[in-house]
Amino acid sequence: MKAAEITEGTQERTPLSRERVLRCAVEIADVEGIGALTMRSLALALGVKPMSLYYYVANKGVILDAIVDMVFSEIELPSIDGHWQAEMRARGIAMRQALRRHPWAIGLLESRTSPGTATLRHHDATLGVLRQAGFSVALTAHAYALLDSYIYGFALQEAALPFNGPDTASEITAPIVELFSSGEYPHLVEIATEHVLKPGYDFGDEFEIGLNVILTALAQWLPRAENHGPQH
Amino acid sequence: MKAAEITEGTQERTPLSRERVLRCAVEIADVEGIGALTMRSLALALGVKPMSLYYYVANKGVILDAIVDMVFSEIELPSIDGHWQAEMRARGIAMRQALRRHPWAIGLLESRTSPGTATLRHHDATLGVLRQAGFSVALTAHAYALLDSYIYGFALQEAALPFNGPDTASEITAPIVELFSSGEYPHLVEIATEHVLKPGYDFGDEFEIGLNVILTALAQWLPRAENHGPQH
DNA sequence: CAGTGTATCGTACAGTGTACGAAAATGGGA
DNA sequence: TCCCATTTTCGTACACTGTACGATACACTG
Repeated sequence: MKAAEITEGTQERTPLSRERVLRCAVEIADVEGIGALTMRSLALALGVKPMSLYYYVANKGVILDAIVDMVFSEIELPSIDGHWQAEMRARGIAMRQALRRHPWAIGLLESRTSPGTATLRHHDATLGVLRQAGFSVALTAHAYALLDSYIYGFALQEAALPFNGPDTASEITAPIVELFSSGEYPHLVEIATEHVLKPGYDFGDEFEIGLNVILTALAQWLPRAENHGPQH
Repeated sequence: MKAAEITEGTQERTPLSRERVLRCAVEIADVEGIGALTMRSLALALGVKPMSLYYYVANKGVILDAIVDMVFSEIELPSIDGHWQAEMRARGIAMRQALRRHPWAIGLLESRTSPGTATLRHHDATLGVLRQAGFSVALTAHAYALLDSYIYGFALQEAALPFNGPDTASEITAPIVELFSSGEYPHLVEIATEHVLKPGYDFGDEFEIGLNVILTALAQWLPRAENHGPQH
């Protein structure tokens, strides 16, 4: 046994790679938040010294760009062969789930403006489905802006909420209720007490409701033959 | 003339205040980006030393919370007396404009989760208009989630775009076109060349299109008497 | 063995938020 | 006027950030 093997100890040293660096970066951001993702914490998690990372990555910025692109790569591409409404619904749901798994990606979208290949592929496939469905170029642009705005915005709201998933711990609701007891904000109180704070409520359920509204409205833009909505 | 006045020099020393600190913080974020907003840069802009800020502000986090709330305070509250569609349209437009003036606020929405009073007032007024229009509590929640998701998401996309406003400098479009010339992304190329890069195109124009689609769709949720949309 | 790329790291520097306590300015009785 | 208590400002220091620059170790060839 050589000395090198001893100093390395029990920890088998996987040889590090750009892949491994980026994967680990996503994991840290998921578990401890994007704020905890530093070059030093990343290196530590990889069992390596900080400066070693710069062999695989020019700077932290490209890590951020790359992990945003990895989020997009988790979203299954819509198929140009399926029905556009079904494909767009599935895409929306998958996209929201991905952004829920990686909420930090939403904030990065605003600051990092150089999309990666997975992002471009995703956009291209989505546009293709809309064009194939019969939307004109202009209507495709309108529809896409509408759909993506909704999806991003919903994910953003979801990320900003203090509660997640069905039911809510009372240690969360109590201070909210107390804050509202001032008498201002009567409508917020109404919505909260009669809807949001009711047992079983899950804000996430609102997503498909709004998505269906949009998809139904978009169907009205199509020529009658392809339009499945209830229209004149 | 006293010595104090001499040492202070030409620069009249407005006596610093929480107001002034926060206003200056917004201005720095607007002009140089949220990344340039540091306690040191803020102090320098105010003609003061960094630690002086902490007399008015507990930490940087409350500055971030407060400037997000200031953005909401710029949005005129919808009136409960107007027609709900007109009020919601005006609110959406005002909100998008505010987020366009202060793009950094979008990213902060994701990370800072304790809303200020202006934010709460805004939400309350909006919910009030929808309730007054005849939407049930549940439908109000659905409508609100849908509208706000769209508005936030649109602002997010707008902030992420490399170009802003009508027309686009060719030094921006050129690398994009080149990137697409690989032959992948055919639909992106189509949308870009036949729509987005056409002279006079402004992505911001997409906003009211989508907003109208949503408002029209929401009208279908109302009882017939109050429903102004084309419905069975 | 020497030599050549590949991969890892030590050290150092400017910049960040802010804890802690000292200093200055201010204002009001005596 | 002096004194003192409050209010307001600041100096210094510390832990932490990204990363520039150059040295080192490693795995191969020849």
